Formats: sequence, structure tokens, C-alpha cells
Amino acid sequence: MSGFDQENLFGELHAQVARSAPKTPDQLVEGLTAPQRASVEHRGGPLLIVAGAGSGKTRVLTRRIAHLLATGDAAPHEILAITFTNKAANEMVERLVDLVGERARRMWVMTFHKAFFRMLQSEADRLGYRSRLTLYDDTDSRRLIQEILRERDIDPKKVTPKGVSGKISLAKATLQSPAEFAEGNGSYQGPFHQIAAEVYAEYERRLFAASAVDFDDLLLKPVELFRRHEDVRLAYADRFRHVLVDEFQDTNRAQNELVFQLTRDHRQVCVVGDSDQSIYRFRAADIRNILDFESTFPDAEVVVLEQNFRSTQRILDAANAVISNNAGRVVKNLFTEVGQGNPITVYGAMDERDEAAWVAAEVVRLSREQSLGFDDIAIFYRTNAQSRVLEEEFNRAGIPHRLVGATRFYDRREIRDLLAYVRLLVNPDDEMSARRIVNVPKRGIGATSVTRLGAFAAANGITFAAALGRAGEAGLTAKAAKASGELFTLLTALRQELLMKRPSELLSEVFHRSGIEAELQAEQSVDAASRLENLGELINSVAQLETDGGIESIEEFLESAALTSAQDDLNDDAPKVSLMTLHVAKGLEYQAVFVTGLEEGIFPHFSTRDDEEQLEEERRLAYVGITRARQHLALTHAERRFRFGGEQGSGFSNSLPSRFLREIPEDLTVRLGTSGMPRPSRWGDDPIFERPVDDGSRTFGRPIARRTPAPTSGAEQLGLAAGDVVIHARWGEGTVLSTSGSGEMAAAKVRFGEVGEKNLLLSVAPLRRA
DNA sequence: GGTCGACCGCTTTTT
DNA sequence: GCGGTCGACC
Repeated sequence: MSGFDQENLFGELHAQVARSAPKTPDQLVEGLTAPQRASVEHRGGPLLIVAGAGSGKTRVLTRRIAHLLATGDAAPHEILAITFTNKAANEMVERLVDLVGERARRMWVMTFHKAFFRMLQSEADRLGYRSRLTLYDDTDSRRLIQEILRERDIDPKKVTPKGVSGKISLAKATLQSPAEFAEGNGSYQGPFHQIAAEVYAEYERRLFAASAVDFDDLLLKPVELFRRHEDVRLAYADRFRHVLVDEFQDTNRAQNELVFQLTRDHRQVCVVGDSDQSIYRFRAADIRNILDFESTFPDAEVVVLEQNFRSTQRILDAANAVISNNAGRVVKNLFTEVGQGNPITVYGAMDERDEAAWVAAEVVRLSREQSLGFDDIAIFYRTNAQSRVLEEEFNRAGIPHRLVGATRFYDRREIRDLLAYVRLLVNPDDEMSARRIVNVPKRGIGATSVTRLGAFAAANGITFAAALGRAGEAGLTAKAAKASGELFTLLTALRQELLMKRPSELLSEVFHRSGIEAELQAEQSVDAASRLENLGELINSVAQLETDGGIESIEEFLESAALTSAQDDLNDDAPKVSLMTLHVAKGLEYQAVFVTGLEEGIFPHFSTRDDEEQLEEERRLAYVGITRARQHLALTHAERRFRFGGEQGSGFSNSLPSRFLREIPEDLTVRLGTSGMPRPSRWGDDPIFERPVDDGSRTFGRPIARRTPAPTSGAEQLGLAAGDVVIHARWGEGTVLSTSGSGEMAAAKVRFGEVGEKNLLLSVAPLRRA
């Protein structure tokens, strides 16, 4: 498996030894560079480790923790080590197990969200919550906001739930209460802000009533808790005498505050980060947290790790060249002793299919010629939408692969439905979940009934779930009332089982008795079959976790369901090529990396066009992508790219290669495909590179095994030109405004009387001359 | 009053 | 290709 940094030459061997005999402090600093060693051995005050990409920061962190234990300066339960992703946390735990043995698994080495959810859960009563907390994920909270907007008759076209939820999320991340948010900070307050402020306040009331918290609350509420209850703060500060934070450049204000509250007394805080890898500004990450760390803790010791142990010199040179275009950064000087390495390949594709096919062919070539495993290879892209074509092409080529982090397993509808039942059983106040399952499976309780039930519950001060039992009084029709009563009985019965059954058994009970299973079985479609399969998989995997000791209670299961991202795949064995967004790629490394879609508009993304700061963040993202590669790096772009589903009503764009490509010195690269062709203006005087000959083993520059051409509508052969009048099977007569492309890619912009202007791909459009 | 199918509009990145 | 909305039909 390709993993994180250096470590693993003797990793396995050491692991064997470590399990029997823990390492001595001296052994723990063996083989470290001077600054790495200093980071591990530092004691007695704040420590800032500025760790360039690939400089071994995970290694330093884990060694430091092991060293603290080995010297007796800390006990396992006194350490809090925080990461951003589950993946990073798991990796850190595994490495710690190698160093200090199995006790590492019981240590608090986890994500921010998980750690503070735990604290919050155990102290919930101090903030006035009545029952166990339910965690709402983005979808849940979005839905709640939507509901509030609907109740207030706010036009969802003008004020989108997404927009409001973004505002609220930002407010929470910057520690603004609804009142503070409403007042704003003196800047212009538009009507949108007003509405958002009102919704925020109502949203908070609803969450509280449901004993629910959202993602942002996992950070905001503990801050509140610590501020309001000094005794609680002191208790945790006292317990966690050593706090270590990874990826500190991506902390937001709430996270920064939490770290400060926990450590300001004992000051034993160690943060690791690299401002060049800050890529979560959109999520309110504040790069100032790391830049200002030294003024927050004036006595902080600063160590800079500049030696890179991962990539070849060429790859580092490319990364350095790109990132040096960002203004006002602290200049670091990454170097390596690995050697020059291979040139970086830049491939210009005709379109996204060609791009994907080239990548697939290269993957095959690399695995053959360089004897790389599929799991040594990763493909990155800027947006999830780009993954589909890659997947299709990989399927065609028979390359084993997996999408990392695309749709979370727990985000699938059927899974959410089943989980909603369980959440409702655990927390009867959870109105969102109650509303969700009230008509799943279909039992004849529609929107009108739901509204009535909701109104009845509110009027009588009971929960929505309780209202189900009094549906007659709520004014439901006889049929709906009967269904409602049955559901109520079912829920009551299931609640009896809550304490007696193991999580997997409970899930299975719900699956059978709710009727979800029967409904899906009755459907007889491929879709239903796959949903059934997913549910079965869920139940199995939970049972598995129970045997492994990973899950004890149903609450624990719900927590992990909400906090687990799709990155932590359920079952995984065979080596596979990993496909993921650049954001997901942070913290990982691979022998060979492909960064795709390097086009203006895609990467950097359109939305960052007018904002220099956002553009710099895109550049950091490029930096992150490039520095993931150890040996092989390929960068691709496409001349044109279909967007959306790629049919009528959408269109394709012709794209310039990304500025990031232009920022990489020519002499580090080999340029192929359209990149190798002479190009006027923008590219300057690119040398012309030959297209390699097709000798069977190399398939540069041309896709292999092109898909069999789909039968076309033939319209691309009509030779249409601007001004021609055509007839479309659906939209009738129209006038051609312009044409573009040729062959398979030929397209025309046509104005129709009724539907207006459409961009049509001629090979598929049902079009003929008038 | 409920269900289902047609259509529209949108798509940045995530714990 | 998706979710969400709306209108037609049961």
C-alpha cells in the first residue's frame, strides 16, 4: 500500500520489535535530521513546526508522542493529538502502534470533530441539552434550513438554502452567535444578510429543541462550554497536558480558540503546518492562525523542516516554481537528496475523453514498464464531476480503481433512511429524522399529513414522533391515521429492543420490520437491488466492527457514521488506482501522480477568477497536488471539455491551459499531445515535441481502444453553417447562429422559437435541414 | 390527499 | 446526472 512519508523501509521489522519492547528515547530519534530531532525532543513550551511538503511531519509527530511517553514526560491519556481527517488520524495511530504498542489505540489521536464531539457529548447537560446529542450532517442541516425558509415563504430561488447554510456555517466558524451575526461587523448588511440572520436564530432554536448539533457546533459549542464553565475547561486542560495539532494552517477561528483554551495554562502545545498547503479558506480556515502563532505564544520555539524525503528534484522544482508566484508567503527552501528524477510529462488532450484515455494508457504503461502497483498510482482532479469520464475509461481499460471520497457511503438515500430510524429511536426529540422516515417506506402519509402532525405536535408541546400516536386527533384521514398509528407502535416496539440488541441486530430489525426491505424487494429494479445490497453491506460491516471491538453501542455507531467520510472504505484489499479530488489528496503520497484538468476555468476554477486571494489558494492546491508525487508526475489539460451531462442545454468550453502549467519551467517537462504542438501567443515559444511513435508499448498521445463510436444522428454531416434553417425533433424550427468543432465534436448554436438558444452536439442532436 | 413521472437548473473544494 | 419542484393522474 502506498502510505504516507518515509518511514517504511524497516517499518515492519521495527513493528515486530516494538510490540515486545518499547523503544528508548534514543532509539526514537535515530535517523532523524537535526531539526526533526529538535522537534521530537523539545520540551517545556509552545512549539511551532513549519513542515514543508514531504518533510516527514507525520514521522516527527508520532516520534514526538512516543518520545514523550518513553521519557515519562507524559502518560498516554494526557496526550491529545488532533488531525483533520480520519485517514490522517488512522495513519497516525498505526504508526504509533509500531512505536509504542497497542496502547496507542486507546489514546486520543483523532480528528478535531471527533475529539470535541466526545467532550461535548459528555458535558451536554452543562449547556442545557436534555438528551444525548444527535449529529446533523450537512444534508440534515441543509434540509432544516430549507424547511425554515419554506415556513417563512421565502423564495428559494432568491435565497437558497445553500447560501444561507454557507453564511451560518461561516458565522459559526468565526464564533458569531445569531445576535452577533445579525449586528454584523459594521459592514454593509443587505437583505440577504437579514434573512440569514433570522434563519440562523431559528435554526439554532430548532437544533437545540431536537438535541441536535451540526458540524460547526462540534467546535463552536465546546468553545462556548469552556467559556461559560471554567471548571470544565480546567478539567480538560488539566487532563490533556500535551496537545499536538496537525495541519494547523487549516484551522479556523473556533479550532484555534479551542487549542488556545486547552493549552493557555500549561502551554504545552505543538502545532505542525505549512502555510503553502492551506486549502480550506472556503471553509473558514484562517491562515493567520499559523502565521500569528508566534505572537499568540511569544515564547514559542520554531523549527523549520525543509528537507523533502519524498519527491525527485524536478518535481520539487516544479512545485517551488508554481508556489513562488504567490505573494507574501514565507519563503521556504525545499530540497531533496533523492536526485533529479524523470521529466514531468505534460499532456494536452483534445477533450476530456482523450485525456482520460491517455491517463489510462499511461497507468497501464507505468505498471508494466516501471513495475508500479496500481495502488502506487493516483489521479487527481479539481472537481468531483471530472471523475466520471476517468472512471468510464478505466472501466473500459480494465484498470482496478476506486473513487476516494466521492459519495459517502453514509450519504446514500437508503442508508440515511435506515439510520434515521435508529437516530429517532436513540433520540425521540429528533424531528428531522422523524419527518424523514414517516413515509419511508410509502405508507400513505403524505405532505399534508406531515404538516398536520407537525402543527399538532407544536400546539400540544409534544414531539413529532409522539404525535404519530395521536394521528386521529391531529386530523389525519382515516387511512393516514391508521398508518401513522402503526408506525408509532412499531417505533415503540423497536425502542424496547434498543438496549437489548447489538447495533447490527437493531439495524437488521429495523430493516425488516420497517418494511424498507419489502418495499425494495417488490420493486424489482437494478436500482432497488443495489440499494438492498448496500443495506446488507451496512449491516454486515457493523457486525464486523462489533467483532473487532470497533463499536460497542448504537450511539457509538451513529457517531462514527456521521463522522466517517467515504475515505475510510469499508472493505478494501486488491491494489487499486486511487481517484480523488485535490483536496482529498492532501497528506497522501504516491509513486506516480496525475493531475488532470489543468485548464483555466477548471483549475484554477472560474469562481476564483476575480479574487486574488482565492487564486492563491488554487495555486496552493496545485502545489499540494504536485508535491504528492514521489517519482512520476504527469499534468494534463484538454482543449475542450464537455460540461454537465454533456447533452443539449449544456455545452462545452474551449479552454486555455492553466496558468499553473505555464509557471512550470519548460526544461523540467516533456510536452505531448496538443501541448507539444506549436501554439501562438499565450504559450510563448514552446519547443515542438514530437508525438512519440506508436510502437505498441507506449500509447502516448493517442487514446487506446477508443470506445466504439455511438450511432450518430448524422447531423454532423449536414455541413451546417450560420444562417441555415433546421428542424429539431423536439423544438421544431430554428436558425443556426454559429458552428464549432468538427467530426464527432461538431456543434452548433441554434435559436429556436420557443425554447430559445441551444448548444447542440450535432452527432447526437435529432436535427435535419428545413 | 397521495403518488409518479416530466422537466428544470445547477455543479468547488469537506469534517 | 442529480435532486428538487410541479403538474397530471389515481
